[in-house]
Amino acid sequence: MEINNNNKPNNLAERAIFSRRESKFLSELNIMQREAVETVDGPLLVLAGAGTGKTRALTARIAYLIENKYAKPNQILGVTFTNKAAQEMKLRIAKYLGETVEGMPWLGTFHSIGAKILRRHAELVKLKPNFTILDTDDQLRLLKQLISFEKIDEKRWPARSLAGLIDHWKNNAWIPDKLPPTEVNKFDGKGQKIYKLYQERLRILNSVDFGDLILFPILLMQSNNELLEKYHNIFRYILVDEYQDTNVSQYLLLRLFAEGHKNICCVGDDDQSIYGWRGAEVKNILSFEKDFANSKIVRLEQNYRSTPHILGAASSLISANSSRLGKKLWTNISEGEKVRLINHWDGNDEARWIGEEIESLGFGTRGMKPFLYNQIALLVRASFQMRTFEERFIQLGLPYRVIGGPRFYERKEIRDAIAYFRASISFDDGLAFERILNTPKRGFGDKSMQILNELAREQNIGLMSAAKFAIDNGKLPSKLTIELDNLLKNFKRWNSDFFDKSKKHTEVAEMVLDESGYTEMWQSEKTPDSAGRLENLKELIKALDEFENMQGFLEHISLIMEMETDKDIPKISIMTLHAAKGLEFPVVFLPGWEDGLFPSQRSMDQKGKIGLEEERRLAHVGITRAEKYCVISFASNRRIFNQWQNTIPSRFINELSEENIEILESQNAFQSYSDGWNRTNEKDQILNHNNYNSPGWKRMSSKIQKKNFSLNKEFAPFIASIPENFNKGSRVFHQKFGYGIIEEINSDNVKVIFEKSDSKDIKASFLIHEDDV
DNA sequence: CCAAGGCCGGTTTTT
DNA sequence: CCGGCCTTGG
Repeated sequence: MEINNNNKPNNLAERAIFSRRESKFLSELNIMQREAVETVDGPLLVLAGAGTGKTRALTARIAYLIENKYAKPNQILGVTFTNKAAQEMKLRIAKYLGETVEGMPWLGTFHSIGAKILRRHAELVKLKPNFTILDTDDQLRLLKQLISFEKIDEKRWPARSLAGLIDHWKNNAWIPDKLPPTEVNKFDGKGQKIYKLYQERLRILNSVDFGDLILFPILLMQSNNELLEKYHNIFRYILVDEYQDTNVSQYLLLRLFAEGHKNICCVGDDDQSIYGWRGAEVKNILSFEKDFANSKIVRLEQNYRSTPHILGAASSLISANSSRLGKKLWTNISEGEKVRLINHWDGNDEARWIGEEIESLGFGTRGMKPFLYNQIALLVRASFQMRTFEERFIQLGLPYRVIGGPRFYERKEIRDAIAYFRASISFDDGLAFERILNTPKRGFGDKSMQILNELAREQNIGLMSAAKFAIDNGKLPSKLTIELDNLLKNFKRWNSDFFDKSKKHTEVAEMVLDESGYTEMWQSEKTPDSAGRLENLKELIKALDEFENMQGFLEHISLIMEMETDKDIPKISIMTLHAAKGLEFPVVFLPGWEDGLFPSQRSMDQKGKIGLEEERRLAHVGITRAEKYCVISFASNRRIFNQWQNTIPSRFINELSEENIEILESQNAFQSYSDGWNRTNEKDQILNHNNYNSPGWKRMSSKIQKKNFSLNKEFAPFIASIPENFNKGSRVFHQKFGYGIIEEINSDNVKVIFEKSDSKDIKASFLIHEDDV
């Protein structure tokens, strides 16, 4: 087989190095992956289907570039969409190159790289280098102010939709003065005006929003040739992950950078483009060849992840889409399970069934070895679907975690604390100041807040400066003036403490929370969750400890909203299909395949066929997450807006190729259409259902009982004996308690000392030998 | 100024 | 069923 060798170094010494390294990571690659790695110069598009080793190729490419001295680590621009992806890539590169790789400063998300560039040249766009990055909450607060200043009815023109609009404009790299005519008059005819005001206000607050992190670097590079050349010199090689998700702005920025060495390598999969709604342009990947002259395309089509049945089902589904570049995924993984399809009576039954199925999978069922809970994922279309499952799993005692759920940094107490830190670090950060001005209660209500905000606007200054002004000019009642003066003095002190190198930032942070009365506020509150909030604050300080200083930490959290939580116990992952992209699991459940829910009615209404195709890609992403076992389910009834609705199966179900599907026997009650359920009034339905009196439920519950019985029988022989490889000292695994060492064995009971818990007497059947895990 | 209670409206996906 | 927003009463 011929491989593109054009770019291999030629002198002997380098070739010697090359051949040595080659064995290290190139040998793990297939022909096409190698081509993606070794086609070093010029624009390259790698079309990589799901599970085809995209990340492997990408990281090998970076390692290859460094190893063969095409570029130093700091001359490679590597862009990903999530911090997780960036993190993983760094780890893998380090593994390829040995432990000695120094960090790659330009490997990160679009937004973090944008922020880095912008901090270096903030003055050029009239910002200070320590600008704050607003989160959605702050942004909304600011927009609300503007909307009310403009006397716009917020009921009809909500801040949220304005935020969406501005986001949309920034995704397209439209600055206020260059809005297309069609956009100018959106939002009650005042779109452009408010956009301008908003940017003006951001500048005064020394803040940027997410969109600015891409937009400003573009403006910088477009308006300053010298600067652009400087970056051309730095970025000798550019790599982009998930290219199908880039929006116009991101594309423009990449293009500006790529004009230098023209070494841009984009990796993506048009079939996994699922972010059209937030500005991603599939067009970018579809027109790569046109956009970058003399480009080359490499296709990765060998799938290493899924069984042929899973792959077959996914391929048949996605083939219903018309706008595709087209790929044929194949695998040489041998036959596995077919994709299962099951219908349920309603959402609760679906959750009940999946709960049971997961329990069975934990022991080994359907001829498969037992799975650990962290090998199992539940992927839903919309987050409201999660709750039913959570409730069910709690009842069953199944450990789970919600990915992308309520996030640590979004909790009230954490955001409050951070607002204190932000206002301490930057006196321009009026939004942070506004947030905590009356938290804890200091007697500032709507009235005084309004006075301050008006002052800020009149004088074109930030809220803290406005506060100072109000004190000096007696704009507030004396009581508030004293209070405010006190607070400002505190902030001054905290500020110098944070910048005092002899003081530890974590201690200053604790001091800020204590002296401001914030900790006390929670201590004196007796609601059940106030203790938890104090715990969270401690966690926050702990997280803070991992950073050099407060600025570093604030930068981190504005870009990363996630935090590592305990992962000692394997947990079922519950997440949206969107959040699942890039991940893989041995077992995947895909519930809720009903028309209107999935595909989502809203997507179809808004964007018609385009929307439907994106939904289909989402389904394709879902199925292709699965390695060994994939279950698709749909319910005949679902409660939406607290109303029971008859639902029809998702049109995607009929697009699955039959030979890859096995239909599981369900306890469904389609018959119910004729047994009086259909046209009874809503109340009766709910009543019936809650009381579990319906014929459908009775029928079902008897089946469940039978099923439980037979399950236990199946387990009987399993329970009776102790596996051969269980000995004193063996390391074993338990789904709930994690790993432990066997201390004693008596008949079928085993005493285990768990690493993360005490010792326990446990039936051997609940344990798995570590070798079998 | 604040806390509590009632009412309405909205629920896709997020760096 | 939840949260945001408004009204009401202290």
